[in-house]
Amino acid sequence: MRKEASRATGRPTLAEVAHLAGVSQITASRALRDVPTVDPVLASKVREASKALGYVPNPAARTLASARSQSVVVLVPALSNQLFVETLEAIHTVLRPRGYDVLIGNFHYSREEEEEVIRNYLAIQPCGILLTGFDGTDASLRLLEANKIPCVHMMELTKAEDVYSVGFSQEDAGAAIARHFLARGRRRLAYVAAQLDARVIRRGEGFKRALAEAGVDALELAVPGPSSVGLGGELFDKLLRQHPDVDGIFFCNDDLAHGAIFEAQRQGISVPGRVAFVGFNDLQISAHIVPRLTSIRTPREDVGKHAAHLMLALLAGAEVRDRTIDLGFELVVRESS
Amino acid sequence: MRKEASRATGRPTLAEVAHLAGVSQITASRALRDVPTVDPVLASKVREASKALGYVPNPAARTLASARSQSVVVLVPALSNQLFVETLEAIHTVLRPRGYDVLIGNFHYSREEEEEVIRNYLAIQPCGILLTGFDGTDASLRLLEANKIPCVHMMELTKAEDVYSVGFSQEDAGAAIARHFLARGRRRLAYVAAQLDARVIRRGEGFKRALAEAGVDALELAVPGPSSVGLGGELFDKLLRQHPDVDGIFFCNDDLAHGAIFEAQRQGISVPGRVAFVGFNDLQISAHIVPRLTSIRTPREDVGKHAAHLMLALLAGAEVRDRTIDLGFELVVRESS
DNA sequence: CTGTTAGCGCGTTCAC
DNA sequence: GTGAACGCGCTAACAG
Repeated sequence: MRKEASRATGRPTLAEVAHLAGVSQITASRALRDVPTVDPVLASKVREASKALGYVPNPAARTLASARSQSVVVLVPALSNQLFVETLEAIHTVLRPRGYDVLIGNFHYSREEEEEVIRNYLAIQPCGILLTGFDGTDASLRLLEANKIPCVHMMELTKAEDVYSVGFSQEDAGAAIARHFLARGRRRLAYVAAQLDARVIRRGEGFKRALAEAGVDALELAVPGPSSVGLGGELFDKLLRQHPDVDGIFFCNDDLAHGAIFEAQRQGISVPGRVAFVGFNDLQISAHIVPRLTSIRTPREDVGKHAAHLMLALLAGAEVRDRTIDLGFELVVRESS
Repeated sequence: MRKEASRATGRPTLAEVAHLAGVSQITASRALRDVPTVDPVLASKVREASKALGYVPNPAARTLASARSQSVVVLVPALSNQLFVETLEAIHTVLRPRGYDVLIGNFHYSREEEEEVIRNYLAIQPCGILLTGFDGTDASLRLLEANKIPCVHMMELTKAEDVYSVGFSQEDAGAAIARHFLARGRRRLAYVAAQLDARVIRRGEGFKRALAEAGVDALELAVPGPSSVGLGGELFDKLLRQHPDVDGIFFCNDDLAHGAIFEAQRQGISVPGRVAFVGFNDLQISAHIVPRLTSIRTPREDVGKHAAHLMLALLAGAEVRDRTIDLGFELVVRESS
């Protein structure tokens, strides 16, 4: 009877659901997608039939017919940074249960690679893209616009219209650290940074601006290469040789600060006795290291969660009032400062 | 002319490529998929036409027609553990450029959730699955078998036939640590562990077995919950109260060891003077912490790389001689032991 | 609010 | 070694 079964998936199809429910395929399709213009009675019949058959929609067929997949691409600068992994996981947690596939676009802090990643992922016709920051190439932006793909930017905020963003003010965070140092009576301050992406630069600017407003100059030691614990120690050592009087250092991330703490310990330099340290991101270990590290707790998990929900709203065609979601940050003061 | 363009993607299709190359669609299809039974001359014509048009295959159409997607699912116990992220990244690096989509299946150390994740991902008809470990539920294994999905297991090895695995011997690694302690004259040894998955248990067994062979008993402090830096400090403190004479501790992962190092420092306990520490995985920070942590360097990146290549071979239908790839491990001896 | 028609772009089948 | 025809499972369009 089922002589065609050789090629078929074997799984129940929409046609069978529709047949069982006594409606047409398209009505079944609409009912299962919660299209509002369906008689509630029919809709529930369809849902019952679907359940009875154990129907699972075929995403490939859906994508082919609608020219839009159920995949959301998440563009992150790196996976080596725990930061983005936590955001990614939050996104996953929101999107997967709703039937979306989440695809990682790791662009290794390279905007050219980001553009290439976008171009490649366009083949699967993603239904949405979550981006880190705002500094994609022009070509990237044009690609996304031309393909009418909803975008949500993460980690930073913008005042631009028509742009959806979820994050916090990097500048304000930098400024908060500056004020913290000043309040503690520190005056010989430095910003030590690596992996100089837009956010790292911006938080440094906030730091320096706040200091300048207080009439304090800031030292700066910034290297473009990747950040690491070992590098933190090296940069601290170098800075200390150049400026032995430095009494407060803001490291652009916790990893650098950890390395500096270890280096200080090896050199017998008291933290915060001689020099105070502040990190950024508040990684798990920062609350336990000796001395416990003062840091900015960034809402990376919430960023992912809110960005994902915002994307859901856009995908549903909902009216979004707040295009900008400011999740803030928290200065966690501990022993190191 | 193109009045139907409304629904079409606008992108060039296989039919256009075939037309330009002067062959039938199916020949173009075969040529682009490197099916061997195609005249090399025609094949190159097709490739030229494809390039000329900027043709990009439509994955959804391919999936629908072949009932198999270009997606590989990677099942990991957690993303909070940097370990698996590095493996995942390596897999990504191999598979993405070859046109595969990599989907994360985070099962949060729950085998039931793993089964559910598999069941959910089956809807997209993945062409392959990479698993962490061997202890999936029976139902999981049956699902994968019934759907004829190629599987590669990571992180552990097995002697079972018909099973592909890439990793190293957890037991041998544990045993190596035991021998290291013994060689250093330590005799009052303990295994401290959390997040008791199969691999954590196995490396503990290797540790204890090697000690037993040397006539040494092992203390053990194992808790089922998630691992963390803070927990490492707590467990160390607890163990020390119960057994003040302990002189060597093997922590099932570096995070626990880090926490213990900080706790020891706070209590003024000398490491390795009074008690030696060894961790597992050799995270980046372990080479810098004070004292630098002795640890087992696990080949997690290579595991991902080799697992991905093994999967590629299986997908290509190639003959695979070595179903088991042992990547080994390295005991990195540092100051803490 | 519902149904009919007509594909979406590709790979499988089976002839040649 | 190559091709014609068909169908994968679903949704967009438009009419009713």
